[in-house]
Amino acid sequence: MRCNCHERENQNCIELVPIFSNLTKEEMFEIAMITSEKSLQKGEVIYHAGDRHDSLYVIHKGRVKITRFSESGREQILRILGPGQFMGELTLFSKELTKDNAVAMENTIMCKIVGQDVKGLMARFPSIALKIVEELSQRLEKAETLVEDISLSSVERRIAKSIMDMEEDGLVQLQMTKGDWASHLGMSQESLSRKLGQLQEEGVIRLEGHRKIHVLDMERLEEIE
Amino acid sequence: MRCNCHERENQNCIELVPIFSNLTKEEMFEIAMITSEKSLQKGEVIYHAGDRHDSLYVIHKGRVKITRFSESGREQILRILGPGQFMGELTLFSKELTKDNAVAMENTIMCKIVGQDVKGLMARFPSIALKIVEELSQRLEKAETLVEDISLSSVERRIAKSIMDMEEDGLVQLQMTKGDWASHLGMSQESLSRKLGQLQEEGVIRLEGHRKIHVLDMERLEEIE
DNA sequence: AATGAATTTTGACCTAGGTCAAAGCTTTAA
DNA sequence: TTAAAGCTTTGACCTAGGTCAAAATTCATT
Repeated sequence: MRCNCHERENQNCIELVPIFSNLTKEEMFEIAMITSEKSLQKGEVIYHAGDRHDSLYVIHKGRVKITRFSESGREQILRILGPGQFMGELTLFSKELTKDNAVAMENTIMCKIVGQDVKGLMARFPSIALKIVEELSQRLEKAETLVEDISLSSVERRIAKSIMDMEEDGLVQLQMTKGDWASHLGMSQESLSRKLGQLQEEGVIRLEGHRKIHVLDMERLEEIE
Repeated sequence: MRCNCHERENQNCIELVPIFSNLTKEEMFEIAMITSEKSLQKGEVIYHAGDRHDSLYVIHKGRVKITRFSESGREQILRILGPGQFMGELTLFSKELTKDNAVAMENTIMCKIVGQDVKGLMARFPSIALKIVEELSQRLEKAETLVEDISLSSVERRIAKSIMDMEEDGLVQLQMTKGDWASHLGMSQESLSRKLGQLQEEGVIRLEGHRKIHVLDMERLEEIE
């Protein structure tokens, strides 16, 4: 066995990631050889707006938020990435500097693949390209739905939709602070807090601690305009 | 020459389109064989939210708007496509029904490629996949910037940015009605009209007819917050 | 179990930008 | 060149949701 521990870990990382899932063990091993692993503490910055970085980062473990800031410092979370998802693909194909900020929301482990290598992989393994197209399509759909929601739906409706989206058996286990949630929904923390309070008053939900929401009346949640 | 006129036209269409630009003449011809051409009158609908369509449409000539609607009927234009750009890629990779509406803004000619064929092409010609990834990345970047703008910038700033974007030698030649422009900027037509009037008052721009804007003071346009 | 830090909630207040409806312009087509 | 059909502008009015700042919870740590 020439394979050392470090390589093994990377290969593990590769195995977990959907974009490589159609490859054989051998091919995965080959990719593992050109990737490097990176660990981040909660709150650590992966990249900033204005940075020039040229790598694709695939999350192995943890969560990362991708954000933009206004002049005045207000934050809009564009998306939240979990295990198996990747970021940084934009700089691979355009000469522009990134406008995004990426920050670890919890302790996180990522695989890093240098841009040029990614293009090579796509050319050699069509299944990788297909997966990337698939992922980008879904992400585009989400981004456009975010535009739609922020532009056309009331604060209350956005909250209701988001709850229905995250709910499992009548319970929402928030994976982030309410501040981050509000930022992702494109509203102020105060508005979110007030509307949640109101929904609780009305018996539609029950709040428990900072990160649990029990859905008591799904019907009414759906009807919110 | 076995090539009939119809085939020629399609091949033309293929030649014009960036995603096929790295192919040889022979390869383009091959693709032309599996595409069909479609003409649309201004205002004609290509697809609706809720439709199940399974084709990629590449625009040869004309312009198409992709929109979403609120319950109350307000429209948000997500993007406007011109020659060389494509739409409909989303349904190729997900089982969900589309949420978008696509409408021709002027008389338009498109090439239509059936979904399954697109996947085959991507597998056989890596350059096509690469181009599609590139296009999707750019589109994603635009969608995310739209989220940022709508969520974090004032109506006035969005207008200023948009003017600077479209301006050429101090002149903006609008390619759409002001109503459509407002819808793309995520604001009401009235707000757009009022702010443009105000900018004209201030000597920053001069409006001419319905579709021309002269930029008189670029500096001040840049400074708008 | 207590302390301190972080996160949320609440109150008071304010304004950007939406809506509706009427009037004014431009463009198109006859 | 005139009418009709779009578009666009303007006025009056209103409210959803933002801000700031203080108080209250909850959570993490000792």
